Amino acid sequence: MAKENKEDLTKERILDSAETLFAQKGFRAVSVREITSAARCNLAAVNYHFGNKESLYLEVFRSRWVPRARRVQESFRKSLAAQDSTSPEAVVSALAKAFLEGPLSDEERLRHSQLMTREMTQPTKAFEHVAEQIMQPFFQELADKLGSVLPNELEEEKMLLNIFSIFGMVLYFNFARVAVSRLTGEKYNAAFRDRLVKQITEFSLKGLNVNDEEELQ
Amino acid sequence: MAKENKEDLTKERILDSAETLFAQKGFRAVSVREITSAARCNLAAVNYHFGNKESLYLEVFRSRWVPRARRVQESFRKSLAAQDSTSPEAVVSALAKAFLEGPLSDEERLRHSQLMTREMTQPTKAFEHVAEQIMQPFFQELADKLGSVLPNELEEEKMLLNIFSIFGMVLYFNFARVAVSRLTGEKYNAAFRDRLVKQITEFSLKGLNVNDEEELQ
DNA sequence: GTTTGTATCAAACGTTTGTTTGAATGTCAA
DNA sequence: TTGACATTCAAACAAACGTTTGATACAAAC
Repeated sequence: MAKENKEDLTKERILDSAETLFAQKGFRAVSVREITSAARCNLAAVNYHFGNKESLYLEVFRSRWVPRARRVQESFRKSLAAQDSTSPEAVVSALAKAFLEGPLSDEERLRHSQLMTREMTQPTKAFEHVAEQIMQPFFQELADKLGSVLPNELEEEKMLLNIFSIFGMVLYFNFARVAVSRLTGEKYNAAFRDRLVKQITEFSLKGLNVNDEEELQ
Repeated sequence: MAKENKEDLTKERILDSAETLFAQKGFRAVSVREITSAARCNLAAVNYHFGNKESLYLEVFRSRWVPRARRVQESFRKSLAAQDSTSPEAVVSALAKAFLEGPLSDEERLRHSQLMTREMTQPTKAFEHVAEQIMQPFFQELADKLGSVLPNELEEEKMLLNIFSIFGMVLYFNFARVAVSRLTGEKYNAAFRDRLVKQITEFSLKGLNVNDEEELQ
């Protein structure tokens, strides 16, 4: 091996360009030539390093998407630990901030939610990996944390649906940036992003509040 | 012209298969051969009737997606008119029902929101059409209706963000069916769909409730 | 019967696609 | 220096792609 240690430059550059292009256009709409051209390497490099195009796509999720998702989760936990972690406000606010103002750059956040949205609309082999490794455990963690701080006891399914509602909003405000900007007339910048975090937090908090609840069911 | 009146069978069949396939896989991932094969017609029919593949995609939005969106909106208005239309409950409940239990079949609803999600993540020429003709006016209508029934006065931007929050949830629960079913362990059937309508309605209503609101800003 | 216009068809067009090949280059141990 | 291995490269491969073509069928108009 030439350079086993440190980062293998070509392989890493391919993964970088591949992730960006797959997120922007989707798997089928991106050609191997486009990827290798952006990564400034030879066409055959993809097949040499990853076998084929599909394996490259899966590797993007394994070595890029999943670690990034972990970073976001870690940021959520830290943000929560820093606050008074016994209130629903703290949990929801930490969640919104982790996903809209967390450790990722705006570009990274866009790519991240674009890839996730793609997998949710038409799951590939990558979805199983993502669901098991990231989503399932994180939603469980959220349910536990919220369950321990919410005043009323909630059945598990209801708690999960609440989390989905919040998460749907978070995802939506990330992947539908263009549409939201277009329809509000506001440019997507730091100020508007802050506005969105506030919106998600306030809306979700009220949505979670089960004070005035006495369902008939 | 052979059969000007009635429906032009081949052309309509192409539009049908095209919409289904574009919704499922996206523009680039669907070949013209796949479409014409599903429509049981000759390969050249797409170019004869629509000029090229891209024009066919746009025509799917003009002649299929937009009319269907109008039907959903009409269903919302009727459902609202049938209820006591002076309460926020009525508006939100009518909205959720129109988009999850409205005039569309489950398949139609899935295709519809899949196509919309695609245009929101990576807008094509179709997006301008959709935004101007459908989204912009409908969001305005929602803002007006909600504005007239909500107890407190809301600034326009805040109202729009609230609507986006609700709409994000609606879209999410439609396009992320697979993920939601997988993570809740529930099959997506009529009963679960009812559960989702209830969830969206309750969550949104609380989210909208501005009773206990006294922001500092 | 002839003409005209619409629609469908099999076949072929030139590109682009993902993948393979074999030579060339560089690196390190023997 | 030699041999073995990892990596890069230009070139080529067959298959799939969107699109075009010219022939054919069929109806209505003259």
